[in-house]
Amino acid sequence: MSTEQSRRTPPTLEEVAAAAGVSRSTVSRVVNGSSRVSPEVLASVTAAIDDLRYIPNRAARSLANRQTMAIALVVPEETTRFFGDPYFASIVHGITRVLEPSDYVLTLQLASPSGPSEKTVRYLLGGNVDGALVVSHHSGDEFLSRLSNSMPVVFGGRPLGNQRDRYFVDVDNVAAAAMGTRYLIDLGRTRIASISGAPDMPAGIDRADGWLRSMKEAGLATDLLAHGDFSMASGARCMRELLDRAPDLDAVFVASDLMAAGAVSVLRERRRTIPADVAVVGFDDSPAATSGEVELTTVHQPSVEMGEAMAHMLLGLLRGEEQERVNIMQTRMVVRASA
Amino acid sequence: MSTEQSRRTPPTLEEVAAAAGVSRSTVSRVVNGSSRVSPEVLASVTAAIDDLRYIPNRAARSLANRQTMAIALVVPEETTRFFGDPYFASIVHGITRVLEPSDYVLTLQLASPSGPSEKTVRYLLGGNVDGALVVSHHSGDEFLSRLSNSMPVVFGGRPLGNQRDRYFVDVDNVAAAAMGTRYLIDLGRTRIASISGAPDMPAGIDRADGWLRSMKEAGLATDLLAHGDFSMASGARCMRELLDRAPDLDAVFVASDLMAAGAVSVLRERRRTIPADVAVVGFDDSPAATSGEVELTTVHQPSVEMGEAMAHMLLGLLRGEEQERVNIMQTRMVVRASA
DNA sequence: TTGTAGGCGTTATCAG
DNA sequence: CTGATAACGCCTACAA
Repeated sequence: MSTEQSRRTPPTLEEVAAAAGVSRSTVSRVVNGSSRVSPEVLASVTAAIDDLRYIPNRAARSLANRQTMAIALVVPEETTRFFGDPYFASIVHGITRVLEPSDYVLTLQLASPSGPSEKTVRYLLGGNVDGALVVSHHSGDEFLSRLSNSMPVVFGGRPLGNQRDRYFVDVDNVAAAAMGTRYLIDLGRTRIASISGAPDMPAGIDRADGWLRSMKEAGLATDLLAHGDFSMASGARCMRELLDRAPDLDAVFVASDLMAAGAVSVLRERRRTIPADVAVVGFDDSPAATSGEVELTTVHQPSVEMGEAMAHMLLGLLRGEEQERVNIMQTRMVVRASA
Repeated sequence: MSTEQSRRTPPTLEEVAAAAGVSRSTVSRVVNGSSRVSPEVLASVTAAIDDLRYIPNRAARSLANRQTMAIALVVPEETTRFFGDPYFASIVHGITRVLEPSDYVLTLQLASPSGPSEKTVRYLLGGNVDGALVVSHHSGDEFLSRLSNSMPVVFGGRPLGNQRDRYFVDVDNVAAAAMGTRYLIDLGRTRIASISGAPDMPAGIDRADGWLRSMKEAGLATDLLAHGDFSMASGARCMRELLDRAPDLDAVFVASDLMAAGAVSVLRERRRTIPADVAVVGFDDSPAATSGEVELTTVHQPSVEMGEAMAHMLLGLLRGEEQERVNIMQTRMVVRASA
């Protein structure tokens, strides 16, 4: 028996037409579900299609009607971070959930935080996708902002820079972080530190601002701020730094659950009991909040729903419908064991 | 100022040709780097290309030369598992690393373990990709196996079912698991349990076999086997079950680090010290091995390199080169704190 | 070295 | 309701 694999060229519209004894146009109508076709013709064409296992060629279709039926998922992050943070998993989950029943497919574009590669740019601009979903956005890549000039784009999280004409779904990070911090204040804590996220991302900046706001309102010292980058390792590093600087701290507001997990392990390593000695509040309410050593009290943001909202927004745009440019979703405290 | 975004149709070969005062063929030659073109013409064409910001239309190109320059990454897993297990992150990391400098783009197809959706099938068979990379494979989806009849396909992990003509990269899971188990035996442990992976996946089956083999060779009882599914939750569940059944167990070989992390948290919850009371050996040596409560001693498999190997194999196939059908990579013990 | 012409598989516009 | 007949943007013999 031969190990060669026979690969025949797939059947075309033309062949189906011949088999069914009609014209290409008619087959095309059937394939695209046009109502204007007689029952018997429809039957014979359908039979021919099944028979030949005909599947329309996308390239040809795209060329003819200028639609690719593909959506780009642009991720301006290193692979490790993208896969390492459950927050992204939730977003993507939401996106795929709404795209699944649609006719669109998702293509993955892993870019780097500093900006997409030449190849990615060409891909995005080369008419390969009808629209794009950008999850996470760092300052410094103007390209993604300009991308909106070429096709509908929806951002996950407020994009940096010029925001008019930008579509995005987000939460009110300042208010949410202020809420998380206030929770600690209401607990009676007074030496409250914070570990912030990447300083080149809106979520990083805004959550730090929220902490600052609540601290000031309560008349508490705002010296204990350490800058992380949303990774677990950075959470651990910042916690060490803060503990060294202020052994007396009694609480910490952390801008992501993943960083909080890192912080928690350092706290335990340093023999602080949680929450008695140090109370910890995280952010996201991602799986990372409940899979660590201590169940995290955290600020919940509806990540899956945010992914769904992004996809819905883009689908609407693709249908040519008017859309609200901004969708700010609700957050809430989820109280568990860490505070 | 209008909020409408002006989207002009992108320039075509034709327009570039007009701008440069040559024919379409000549521009095509320049774009595709043909040597047969005079320096001055090349210069003017290049100028026109830059000038108009010309980017070739992929659909048209695909239609003309029957190549899409796209590769499908097929993931027969639920989104949560795909994103939840760092093992996949490493594989994808390796894949993207070698595809990055190539001309191919990656499209993501999240299927379900029981088989891809109608849409995914049509996508894969509709001439949208030149080849496919399948990471993880469950029994029950014959489609993926048949996919090899339509295009080059490389599997991550030995595919189930008929394997001739199948290309894949893997490790020797039986031998690797036997090694991990033997390590525990050599430590002097005698009541060694095992938590296996999904029973419908080769990796799940083979690693259980490896444990069995070493146990039998050592003349130890093989009654302590619990069936997990590679998730952390299942690791915890199995550990509880095993502990209930055999409170005297003194070691456990777990088929993945993520499950081992789940097992570890249960062991600590039950006041077993690790490794004194119970030694734990994991599998993968993924980030999950070092990000938990206890640094895991584990069987290392070169996940990133496996991803790279998969991509290289597929690229070779796409170039029409002969390839070894099977690439079995090396594993080794990595000793840390858990055993 | 360069241009001409035909074709890739579909859709869309018109007649009939 | 159905069938020609042009596009769609690019590649590739083939001819000049």
